[in-house]
Amino acid sequence: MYAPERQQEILRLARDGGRVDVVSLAEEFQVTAETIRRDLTALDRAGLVRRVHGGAIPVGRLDFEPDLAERETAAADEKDRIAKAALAELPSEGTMILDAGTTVAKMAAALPLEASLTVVTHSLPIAARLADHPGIQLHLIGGRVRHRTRAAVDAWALRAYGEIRADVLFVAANGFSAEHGLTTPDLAEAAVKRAAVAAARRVVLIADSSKHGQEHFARFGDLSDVDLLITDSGLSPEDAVAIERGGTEVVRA
Amino acid sequence: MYAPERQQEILRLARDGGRVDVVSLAEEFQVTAETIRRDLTALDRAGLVRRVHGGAIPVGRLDFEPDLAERETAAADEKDRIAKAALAELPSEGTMILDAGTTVAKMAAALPLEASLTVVTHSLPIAARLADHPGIQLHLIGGRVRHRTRAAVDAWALRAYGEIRADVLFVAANGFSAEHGLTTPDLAEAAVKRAAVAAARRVVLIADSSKHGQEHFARFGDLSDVDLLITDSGLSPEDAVAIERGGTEVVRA
DNA sequence: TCCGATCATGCCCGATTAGGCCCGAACCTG
DNA sequence: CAGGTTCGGGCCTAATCGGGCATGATCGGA
Repeated sequence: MYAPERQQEILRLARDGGRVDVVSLAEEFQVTAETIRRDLTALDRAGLVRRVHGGAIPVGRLDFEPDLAERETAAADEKDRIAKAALAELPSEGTMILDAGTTVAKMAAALPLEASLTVVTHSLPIAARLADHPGIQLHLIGGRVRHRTRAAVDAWALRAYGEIRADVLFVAANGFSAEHGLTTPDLAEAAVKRAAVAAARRVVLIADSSKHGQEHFARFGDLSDVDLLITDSGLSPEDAVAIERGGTEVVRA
Repeated sequence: MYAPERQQEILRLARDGGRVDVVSLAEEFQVTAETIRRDLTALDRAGLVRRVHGGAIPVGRLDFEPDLAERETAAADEKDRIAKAALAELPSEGTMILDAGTTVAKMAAALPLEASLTVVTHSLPIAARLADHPGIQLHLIGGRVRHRTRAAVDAWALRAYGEIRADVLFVAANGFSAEHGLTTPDLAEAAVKRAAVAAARRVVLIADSSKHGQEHFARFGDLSDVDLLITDSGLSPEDAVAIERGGTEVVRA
C-alpha cells in the first residue's frame, strides 16, 4: 500500500469516526507508529486533520483554535508582557484599530472591562473576543477570510480601511528591521496592513524580539511609519537605540 | 478521549447549559478536577469561555433577541431537526449567504466536512465556526457589530450585500406570518436582512413554529419573498397549506 | 543495464506532553 | 472571621513525539 493511499484511508477513517489514534492505525495498516505519525503530520500540513497528542481529529470538528493556543505556548511569556505593556498605550477614549495576531489578541483579551472605546478590526478571533465587551463599540472589517490567520483581506477590507481614520493602530508583523521595514508572508495580508497603517494617526508595532531582523515576502511599510515599537528585552539595547534614531520610540517590556 | 475533544465537548455543554462546573465535568469525563481546570484555562485563553470560581460560563451567548437560555434549550430539539432539514437544501456548489441566528448557526456547525462552497455571512459566531472549514471559502460582511446578536449591521454591511449575488440565502426571523411578513426587533438588523434577501436568488427561511404569528418591530420582507420555509411540526398543517398557497414551499421537519 | 539519487519506512533515544497527586494560598459563604 | 471549597504551581509517571540515522525499494539518466 502506498503512502498516499494509506493517508487517504486514514482521512476517511478520521472523518467517519471523528477521530483516529496512532496505535490502532499502526496495527490496522501493519506499519510502525512512526509511519502513521508521518502520515498524520502530512495530513495536518495539508490542513485536513488536526494533530492531537496520540492521534488526530478531522478539521472542522473542533471550533476552537488549537492554532492560537498552540502558538501561544511559544514565547508566551514575552507576548504576555508585551500585551500588558501595550495596554498602557490605550487611549482613554477614541478609536483604535487592532490588527490580526496572537499578541494583539492577548492584548484584546486583557482589555479592562471598564474600557470605553471604539475598536475596528479585521481579525475574526479578536472580534469574537470583543463582541460582548460592554464598553466597546466594535466595527468589523469584512472581506475574504484567510483560513490561516482568520483575518479578512481583499477589496472589502481595503476599502473599509480607506474610509476611516483612527486614533491609534496596534499592528503586528512577522518581520521588522530598519533596512527591510515591516514584512509578512502574505501579499493580501500585507495590503490590509498597509491600509490600516494609512488609516491611523498613530502606529504602534507589537512584535516580540524574534521578529527583529527577519524579512518575509510582502512588505507593508517602513519602520519609520511606526511611532512606537513594543517588544521584549530580547532586543538588544544597541538595536533599540538604532531604531530610536530612526524616530521610532521603543519599549522593551 | 483526547484533550481537544474533551474541551470541545465542554464548550458544547457550556453553550447548551449556559454554565459548567469543574466537579461535575470531572465526574462526567472521568478525569480529575485538575485536568478539567486545565481544559477550562485553555478554553478561556482561546476566548471561548470565561473562567469563574468553580467553573466557567460561555463567552458571548449567541442568543437571539428576546428569549434567553430557557427558550433556547426548550426548542433545541426542534432547532436541531430544522438545521438538519436545511442541510438538505444545500447546493452542491455555489454561493450561499448565512444570516445570524442560533438555528442557522447549528446548521453551519453541521456542514459536512467535504462540502465545497462559498459562504457569505455577517454573523460573527458563524464566521468563527466556518473559518477553518477546509472546503469553504468564507467571506465576512463587515459593519458595526451588535452586542446582542454578534452580527454586523449598518452601512458597510448593506453596501457589501448590495454588491453580491448568491445562489441561496438561509435567513432567520423572530416572527413570520402571511399578514405581517418577516419581522425582527431591531431596525438595523432588519435592514441587513432585507439587503441579504435582495442579494439571493433563492430565499430559505429557517424558523421554528413558535415564531409563526409573532410580529416584531421591524419588518424586512413578506412571506412571499420566501421560496422555502423550514420549520418544525408545531406549525399546523392548515397553516402550512395556507402559506403554501402564497407560493412558499413548506418543510415541517 | 548499471549506479547514484530519492523516498518510504523502521529503529533508537532524548525531549515533550497529558494527566494525576499534593499542598499552601486564595476564595466564597454563612 | 471561620470552615469548606477551589485554585494553581510544583512534581511525577507513563505515553507520545520527533529528529537522526540505517535500510531497502523505486526511479531516472547515462
